[in-house]
Amino acid sequence: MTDRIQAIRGMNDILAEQTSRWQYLEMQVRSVLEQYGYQEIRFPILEKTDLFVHSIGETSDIVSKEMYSFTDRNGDSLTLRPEGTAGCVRAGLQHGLFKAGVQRLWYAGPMFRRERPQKGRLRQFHQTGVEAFGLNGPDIDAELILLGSRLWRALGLQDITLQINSLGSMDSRLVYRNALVEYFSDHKDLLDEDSRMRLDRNPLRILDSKNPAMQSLIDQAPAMSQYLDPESAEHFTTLRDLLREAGVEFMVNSRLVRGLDYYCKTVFEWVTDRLGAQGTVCAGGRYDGMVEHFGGEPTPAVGFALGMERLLELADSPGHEGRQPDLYFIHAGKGSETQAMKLAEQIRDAKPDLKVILHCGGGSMKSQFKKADRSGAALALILAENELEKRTISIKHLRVETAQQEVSWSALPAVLAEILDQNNPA
RNA sequence: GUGAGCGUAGCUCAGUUGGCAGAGCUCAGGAUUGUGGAUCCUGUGGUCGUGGGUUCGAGCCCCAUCGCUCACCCCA
Repeated sequence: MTDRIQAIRGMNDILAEQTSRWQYLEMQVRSVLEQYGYQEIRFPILEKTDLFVHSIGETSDIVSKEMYSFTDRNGDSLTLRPEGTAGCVRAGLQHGLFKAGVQRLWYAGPMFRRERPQKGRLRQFHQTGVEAFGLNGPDIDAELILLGSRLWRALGLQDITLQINSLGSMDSRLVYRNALVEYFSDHKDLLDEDSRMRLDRNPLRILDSKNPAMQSLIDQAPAMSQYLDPESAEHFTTLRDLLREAGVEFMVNSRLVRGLDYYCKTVFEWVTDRLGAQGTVCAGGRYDGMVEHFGGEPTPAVGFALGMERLLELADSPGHEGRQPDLYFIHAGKGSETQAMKLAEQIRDAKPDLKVILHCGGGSMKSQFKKADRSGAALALILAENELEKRTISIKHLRVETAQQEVSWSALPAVLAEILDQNNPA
């Protein structure tokens, strides 16, 4: 206990008890993504530090204080990915994917940010990312939102609401930024310490300050919607129309800014109030400039990321425990062990769908039965002296009141199939 | 990085004004030698997070430190 090595803070083990819930969630996510024709892509967890600095932005919190970076033996600075979009773009560029037309891609895996852990926030956490490249219209923005909406339905989630906003083109965003700086500079005496810091680094972020003392100042600040360029405004209007037509409820939140520098035009967040302070389950937006920024052809792009731990906490539905074993194979007496192992292998050959636990470690019949029961198995198979001599095996039902039966080794697969089919008509 | 709360068995937690460290669950064994679950009995398991201090005596009081949790910040 004293100085045993422990996991790194904020990097949790997911134990066997939990993995079936993860698998269920991952399966649901994957099947919805496939419904929409998205394809899985896999890329490294480690990338050159510059990739993240130049996409997420030097002034962002992620880059300025949250990355796990280190110097490789050859002097390169490498970083554990804090998000997936940058790596996805890099991989797409490196393999010429964006020259081959529209790409609908997804990926899943761990991300790393060195923050103070709290509810819904870890240093190693898992995201599923969805990205669409090569489409600049609001239709694809709407598709991504509908995809999310369908996923909540598939998971039976109710308490998630959608917030959307438009940040405009990079140019109009710059104009707005200047207007904001001017406004807040005029009221510098009313700004809190954090906001003063943000004034020159990232003024848009002042807008989503939670400090109640700042609310009236923020309420009277210039609104982004006044500064949208005509194209962005039309894009946003059409998106809202599409969502209304599709029956997706949403709220326009003009203070929705997002912390990564690369976003433009559409941004959105799916939020819940059931998760404590970290209520964002899924968020994303458009990043039309990134591919070009990294030296590719101008390629519009939109995407979002799902926080899997947060989603898991919301979808706390029981009943997705791992499947119980079908058979627990008990054996006792001289020579039974080798024969039991052979028979168990034969059963696995003949009936690959069955989950068969062969008792290991010896012990009395009584203790073996106890373990059979605890394993949750439907049937116990028994091979002891009597059976061994007669070349038979006894089958005992552990969950239903049915007489124990004895069958020959050769008849075993067929009998098992019959019994288990009756138990699970499905 | 800042603040608050909490650290006693594998897990959940008791522990009185400072006086021999406990329970339930889990795990292992047993209650007529080849039969589980219910009940009963027994056992394993602890440097009370760590280090100092006060005291005849500290799980309890004081200081420091580490860890966990929640919140701020920020984000999925």
